[in-house]
Amino acid sequence: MAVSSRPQRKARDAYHHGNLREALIAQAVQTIRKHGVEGLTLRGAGADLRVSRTALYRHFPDKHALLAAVATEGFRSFRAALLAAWESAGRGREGFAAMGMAYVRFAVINPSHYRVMFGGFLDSAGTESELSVAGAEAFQVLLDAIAEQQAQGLIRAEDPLPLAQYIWAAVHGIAMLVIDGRLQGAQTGEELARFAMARIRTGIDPGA
Amino acid sequence: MAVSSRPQRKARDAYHHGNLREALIAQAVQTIRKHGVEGLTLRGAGADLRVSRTALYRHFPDKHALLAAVATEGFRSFRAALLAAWESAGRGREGFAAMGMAYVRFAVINPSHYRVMFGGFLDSAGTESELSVAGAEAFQVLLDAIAEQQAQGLIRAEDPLPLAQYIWAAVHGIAMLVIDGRLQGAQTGEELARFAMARIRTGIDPGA
DNA sequence: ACCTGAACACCGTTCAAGT
DNA sequence: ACCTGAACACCGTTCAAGT
Repeated sequence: MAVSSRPQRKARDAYHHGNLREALIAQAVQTIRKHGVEGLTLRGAGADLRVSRTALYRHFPDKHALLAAVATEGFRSFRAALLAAWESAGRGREGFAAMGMAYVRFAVINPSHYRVMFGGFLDSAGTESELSVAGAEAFQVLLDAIAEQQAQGLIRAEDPLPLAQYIWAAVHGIAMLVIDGRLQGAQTGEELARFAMARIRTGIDPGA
Repeated sequence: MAVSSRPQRKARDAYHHGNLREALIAQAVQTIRKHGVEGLTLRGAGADLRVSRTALYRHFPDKHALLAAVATEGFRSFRAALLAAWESAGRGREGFAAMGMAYVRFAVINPSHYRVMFGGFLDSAGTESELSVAGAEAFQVLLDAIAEQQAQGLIRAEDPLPLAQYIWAAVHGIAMLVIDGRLQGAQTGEELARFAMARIRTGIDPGA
């Protein structure tokens, strides 16, 4: 009985030692995916990980910190998805459109996670925090893509920051409206993103 | 003492009779403005209105319904603000840009209220609900403005729905990013909205 | 009809105590 | 160091009872 109650050697130590923080984040991501942010409770997370209700206070000061870690993790895979779309579509005009569509696709595939990243649950104030850095690095992918196109004469030469902010806002807005189910027309979110990127392209061409 | 404890004639009846629903919504709007959505509790709202904790269940099935009523009220004044900007700026190209800026201004002035309207707290599923109607009516202002400009040859003739959705998403995205404090550059939200409307204009001109 | 008080089933968080 | 159990101060919601 003593043996059968231990599924793996040192399972107990494995749970409680070192990787509880990571296990907590992974568990939270899964719970949020299945039941939304409001479905995440510290007590439930502790129970899922066979750990005391208060164990996670050793790794996070409070629930907000856990959510911030979840959002940070989200921004990192988000950045990877944007970069992959940009590169695998050959950069340039096509890659840029692909990146816009990948943006919306990420949000549609991970709606709850995306909401944690952008839903205003976090302070997002501490400019030094890991979260802010991860968010800025995702934004940087867009900024770099614009600068590269400007260098190639594909986008008119001007301050890339407001350009990037405008485009970010457009795809972010599409993502949010789609997630909220507020786009009633026939189009999917990705189709609308394609449409938007085409219109944006017309508005930022060098000749325009 | 009996008299001094009654600030107004029939104050008690006034509180509890007929207008409790409206008083509850107004109180919730104020609380949300001051302390955010998470600061709104039914118990606190009841206490503020000198009413029992459970009194409001006579007027709303649950807390979600109260928030939906708050959002509905928000969409109505939102619609009025958009329409006022469109009309007082002389419609056409100028009015359209003014409407975009008014959109972001509303969100900046009423961030918490705006978040309730778009934050995903509500189901927004029931297409028949008052909330959906109020939201659709606000969207309709944008749709009408586009159609009017198309009739005047100011916007290329094509299906106005994706056009409206794209523009809605752009200003919505700006509003959300500004509210979340995620736009670090020098520009204010309204300035970015002006920039965006100019770029959007270039992309939807008949000649483009 | 509308309102009330007590109670239920949850939360996040703290804290003294264990190993 | 890391974890635990009990306790505290909150929630939303229900329900029998009052007028």
